[in-house]
Amino acid sequence: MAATLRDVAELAGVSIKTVSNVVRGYKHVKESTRTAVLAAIEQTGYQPNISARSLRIGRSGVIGLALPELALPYFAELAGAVISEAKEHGVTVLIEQTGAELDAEYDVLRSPSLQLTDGLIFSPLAMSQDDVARLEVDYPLVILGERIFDPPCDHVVMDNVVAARAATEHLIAAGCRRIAAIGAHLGEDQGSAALRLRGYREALEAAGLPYDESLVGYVGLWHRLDGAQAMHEVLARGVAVDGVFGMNDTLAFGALRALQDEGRRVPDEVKIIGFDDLDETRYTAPSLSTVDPGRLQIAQQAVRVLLSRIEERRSGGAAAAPRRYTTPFRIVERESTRRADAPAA
Amino acid sequence: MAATLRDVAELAGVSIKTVSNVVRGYKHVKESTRTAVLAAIEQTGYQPNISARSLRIGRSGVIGLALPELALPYFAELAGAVISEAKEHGVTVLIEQTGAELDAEYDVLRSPSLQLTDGLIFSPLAMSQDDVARLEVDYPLVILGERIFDPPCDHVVMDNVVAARAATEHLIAAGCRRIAAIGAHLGEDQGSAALRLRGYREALEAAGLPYDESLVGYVGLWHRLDGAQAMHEVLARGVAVDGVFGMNDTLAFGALRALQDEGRRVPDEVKIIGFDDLDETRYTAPSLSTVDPGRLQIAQQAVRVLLSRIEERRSGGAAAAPRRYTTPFRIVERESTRRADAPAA
DNA sequence: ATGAAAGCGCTAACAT
DNA sequence: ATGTTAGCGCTTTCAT
Repeated sequence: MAATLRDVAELAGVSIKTVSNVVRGYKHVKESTRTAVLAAIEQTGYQPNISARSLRIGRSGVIGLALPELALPYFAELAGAVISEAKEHGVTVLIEQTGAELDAEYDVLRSPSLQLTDGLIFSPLAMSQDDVARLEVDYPLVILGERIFDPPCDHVVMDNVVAARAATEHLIAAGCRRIAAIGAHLGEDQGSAALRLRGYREALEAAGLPYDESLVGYVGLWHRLDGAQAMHEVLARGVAVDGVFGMNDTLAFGALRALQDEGRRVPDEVKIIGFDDLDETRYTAPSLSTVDPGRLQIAQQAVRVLLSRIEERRSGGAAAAPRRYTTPFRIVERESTRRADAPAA
Repeated sequence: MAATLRDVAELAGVSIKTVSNVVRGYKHVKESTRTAVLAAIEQTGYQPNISARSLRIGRSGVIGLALPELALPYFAELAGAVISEAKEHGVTVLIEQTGAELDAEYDVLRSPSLQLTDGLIFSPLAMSQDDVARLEVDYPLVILGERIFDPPCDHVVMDNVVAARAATEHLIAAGCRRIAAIGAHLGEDQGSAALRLRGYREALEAAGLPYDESLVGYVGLWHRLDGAQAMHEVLARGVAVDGVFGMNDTLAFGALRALQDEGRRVPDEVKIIGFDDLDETRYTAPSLSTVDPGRLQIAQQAVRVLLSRIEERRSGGAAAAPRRYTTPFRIVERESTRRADAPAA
């Protein structure tokens, strides 16, 4: 079986305390002792038992990440960034998928598997402001996204309203006047869909353009198929459309496909912008303009905030008040919103 | 602080053993006792300490999953499937990214974070047959993919040669005679690229078509951009091309884009098939024919095999010999290989 | 600079 | 059916 401190100690002819000191890089160890211990560690192939250490010190070096679904590219890229950032700090990541189900989101907050986790980064999709009380947990928790506004925990967000407004203004600046919004959720007044719709409306208003319900495409989920269907629905209404704001890239890909299927030339007749800056946006035909939501920064910020909370708790300091961190976004212009008179890429 | 067995026991007026029995669903507990204990658990908010349990029983209920990168859609979807399957079995998943770096792949096999893991599912991308000895580890290990052929551990694979051959035969059946292969790795004779190239050659040979080096597009990685560049290179050679076998969907997306950029009509002038059945294949224009590699089945099989190895080890049974599990694939025909005379989708 | 020993919370063998 | 108790491997006082 795996070697323990005791095995190493015996082999090196010292006490387990000394081995422990060497393993943990304690300074005051005689050089000769250290060498002997290191040799014994090498020889036995000793690796510390994380469960035992974790039981003893109350931390495991593992953080949880709860998100809707890894098959959604946005979350896959986010998870990759979280894992990379965690690794920088010597921490590993345990992933839970909630499938965007409300019950699963409740469950994940009390999941027994989180017991061996030092804290959680949580990206809710079904929970809303009403559920804010559920976020009062007794472990460090960082939530992502703007579904909940004053959570009793740290919060890393990108400003959806401002970003959606900027995306819509980008279309307006490109000459669009009849801009469809694809991806709205019926009856929702919180969450990304509602916020991005609000940003869209603000941009229209600021430009003196009317808000026209017949230009809004409602969907269930933000999958490609939903984008395609919603786009077809809007076009079927027979209204004029010369621009499309897709509330995420995946919806926009579907909408782009629908436009092309119906013979609309993009960007000549209709311009379209998405949201997320998925890798894929670079490779569609035409390539998709989008909003870069600063995924990397969100991931880095979330990990750092979580780890500092964990450290704060370890050192027994008084808990600082929950903070909200807003990360920057960026409009990325690609072919799908290029003006006819603009130079090619 | 968090409640322990002792707290619950005290409150319920029983011993910790009884509480433990209730928690673990032991049958022989008096109904009234069980009720009292459950009430005490409810009241204290008791949750078992996984580290302690894990230390005691030697298992944590966590498995590791090591893969190149979550940002690659294939691996994101695979990881999602592994997590879902693991959850079915009450197990959680800790993910490590290797970035397809050889050193990182070596490291992951000895990573300290695996210490709290009961076993590992590993999808190597840089390791080769030469590294087979490194897979002799003292914990349950299941490897995925065909980079290594007779590993000293269980192995879940899809038959790349046969699948690539089937994909190429699909193009041939659709009338293609000048079929480019996009995604070869120079000098590689193991790994997916080499295997898929072999399947491609076998199909040509079986159909009596010549193998023409000028139709092979070499790449560094299997990203979209690589597919586009390789396709441009092949076209630049001025050779006739009426079919393209993309060694994965991502390459095929890039190649598709390149073909369209150069004014080739797909599928009328050139047909193209990819490999992986990413969700995205349904939404490109034209939609992409591909090979469904049975990701879900790979994930399920891998988790089940790993868990049964863990169970085998727990029960102290003699270890059965490592097995190879081959999962089935399926050709998915979409628009990109449709014959002119075939009915539309 | 190093050793002895307590105990983190749990499970399981043994006892009743 | 339930209680007692010995560790699992580690970190950490407290000695020396």
